[in-house]
Amino acid sequence: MSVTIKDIAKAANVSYATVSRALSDHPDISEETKKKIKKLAKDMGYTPNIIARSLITKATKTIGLIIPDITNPFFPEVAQGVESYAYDNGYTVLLCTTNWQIDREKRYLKALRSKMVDGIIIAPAIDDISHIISNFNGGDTPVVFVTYSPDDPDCSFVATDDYKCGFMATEYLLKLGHRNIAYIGGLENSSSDRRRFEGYREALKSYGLQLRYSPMHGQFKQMSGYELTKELLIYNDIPTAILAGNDVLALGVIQAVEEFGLKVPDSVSVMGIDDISFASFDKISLTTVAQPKVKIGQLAAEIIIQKINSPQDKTPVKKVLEPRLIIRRTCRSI
Amino acid sequence: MSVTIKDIAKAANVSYATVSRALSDHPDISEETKKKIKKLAKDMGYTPNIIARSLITKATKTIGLIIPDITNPFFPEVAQGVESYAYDNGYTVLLCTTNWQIDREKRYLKALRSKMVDGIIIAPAIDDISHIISNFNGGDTPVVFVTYSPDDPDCSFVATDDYKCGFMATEYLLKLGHRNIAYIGGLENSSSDRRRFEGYREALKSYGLQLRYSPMHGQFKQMSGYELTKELLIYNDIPTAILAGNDVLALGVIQAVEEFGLKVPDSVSVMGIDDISFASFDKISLTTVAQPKVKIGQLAAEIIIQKINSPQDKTPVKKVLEPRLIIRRTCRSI
DNA sequence: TTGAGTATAGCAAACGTTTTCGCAAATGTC
DNA sequence: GACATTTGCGAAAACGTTTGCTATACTCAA
Repeated sequence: MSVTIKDIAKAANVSYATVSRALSDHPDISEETKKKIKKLAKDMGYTPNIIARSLITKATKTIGLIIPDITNPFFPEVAQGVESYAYDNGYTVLLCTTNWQIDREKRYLKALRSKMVDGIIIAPAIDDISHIISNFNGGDTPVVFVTYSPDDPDCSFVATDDYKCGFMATEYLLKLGHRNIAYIGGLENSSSDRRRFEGYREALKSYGLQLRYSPMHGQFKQMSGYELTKELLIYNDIPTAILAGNDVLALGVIQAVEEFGLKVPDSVSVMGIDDISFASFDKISLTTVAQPKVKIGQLAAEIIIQKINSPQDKTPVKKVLEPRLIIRRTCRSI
Repeated sequence: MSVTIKDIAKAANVSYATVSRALSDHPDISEETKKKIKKLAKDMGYTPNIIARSLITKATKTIGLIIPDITNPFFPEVAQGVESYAYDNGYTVLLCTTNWQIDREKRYLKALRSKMVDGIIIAPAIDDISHIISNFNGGDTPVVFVTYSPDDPDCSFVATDDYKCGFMATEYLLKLGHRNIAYIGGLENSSSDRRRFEGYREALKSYGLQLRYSPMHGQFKQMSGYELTKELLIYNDIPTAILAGNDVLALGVIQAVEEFGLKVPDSVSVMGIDDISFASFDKISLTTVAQPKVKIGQLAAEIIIQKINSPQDKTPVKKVLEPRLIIRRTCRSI
């Protein structure tokens, strides 16, 4: 039984239209009345019912954020970016994690539509995003992709250049003198993994090298990096360097390599991609390619809010951010 | 211009009450009509407007989650716990991070009330929670605290026993033979930090020891642990062991200790509290006291949903979870 | 045939706002 | 002092649902 505008109206002996206007500082209302009503509202402990407001204004002031895995330290940082920008602009964010499952993604998409979020920021679980497009091509709700650059030219997104990430990392390894470089990937149908792998392959090619190790895929989890590496090391042809699809994987790779009795970087160099915060921890000192994680989130939030504010402008905005090589101590020259 | 119940009613040539009932499988509607209407709804791409529904049912099927810092790997895990439980029960969660700032906490609390969330799970930024209580003592919206056990006997919460965390950790160190044990804390007015510190002090006392090092406080950040430790090491009286208020701090502590030229654990043992996922990484192998993080989130979600479902039952439910000592390799006996 | 009972479906109010339109009183203009 | 303009406010519709009550048309027993 919370206090509504009508209660205030009754108490102030005015119509509830007046209360509504007074509270939103409408110029039609006299200063005196405004003051009176505002005081009353405060005293009575009034909180506007945004649900009711949304019904008529068709704006919920909330944006949906769909990410695969909040447990991978990469995502909290982008979440942080969107949340803080959203907060500063009066929006709140609905957190949805898909656990890389497309059916969860679909269900959340539906739920967000039902909940009338004003916009959606999504890091898609897999490469195929047709279900997202189709869910929103009616298109009153703006969508921006993060960590993913869709082929569809009409989609807005902000992502770092994954191809370049893979390329840069591999190139660095090549420059260090490595020729036997393996790639340990995450989810096979993840687009960023695919592009990183592409970059890796092209870098090899640019040095006249063929793929020597068949690409390995699992999940974007430390455990997966660990297991895939174990598997990799079974064979005699041990690489001098391993590029992991991301930092979390790289941690697993290191663990497996050292458990195998090899030293990092002495015997095998290991590189990650992402630059999660623990990569810089001295005991780890993971050489990696950094993505501007918080910035990705911030930009995405900025774009989505701008899109919300000018719904007529349907032109997609695309931001591709530059990765940055971070040299630490898990790679050595040979 | 999305399709509404009225559109379907028009198309089906029935009243919109019928449509509403058909879609919610009300027994009053014939199977035939239901089938027809459901098909129509699907074909027309109908998505219920939950906003409108909420206005009348007074349930938004969303719960607010307020945490201090999504960037500290501790919190994503509890977030994960609540989110997945919520998802399974048809709820979605509104993510609010306060960055340990009480004014953000207040503003979010207000926003959540406005947005009519059905319940709130909150890890308070600081010890004083009067603003939370006062905001919700009207009390139709259930609140459960996590990571925090309020003094107020009417509050529901789920938390691990922070006092015991501190005690256990310190006791372990004492058993290893350490007598000069320093404590590096986080936020000074954080209740969990305070209780952990209490546990630490009591453990010392149980061994007949006084506080030897004045308690140090900063933030719950790696950098803070690093800086405080640097400061601690300035003095001649270097401890043989350092207990950090949490794992993230501990990482900073280790960094500072080693940078100072001391070995962990050879010269100084370091302990954390929380057992964040990276603590188990081989290169770190942080000895710590584990909290069941995901479980905390899950339980909190379970409790809040149960409370939402039986609003008449106001009895607080309190879960205090047991910490678990995790012995790894940053502590040695002396 | 009548009356009660049951299966379906419609009417209209309600949820708490915002907003369009209109109207009366106050003020300004000559 | 007559008219136009401004100021301040109220009436009521609208947003998209759900739901209590009512209404119709059957069925079936007496």
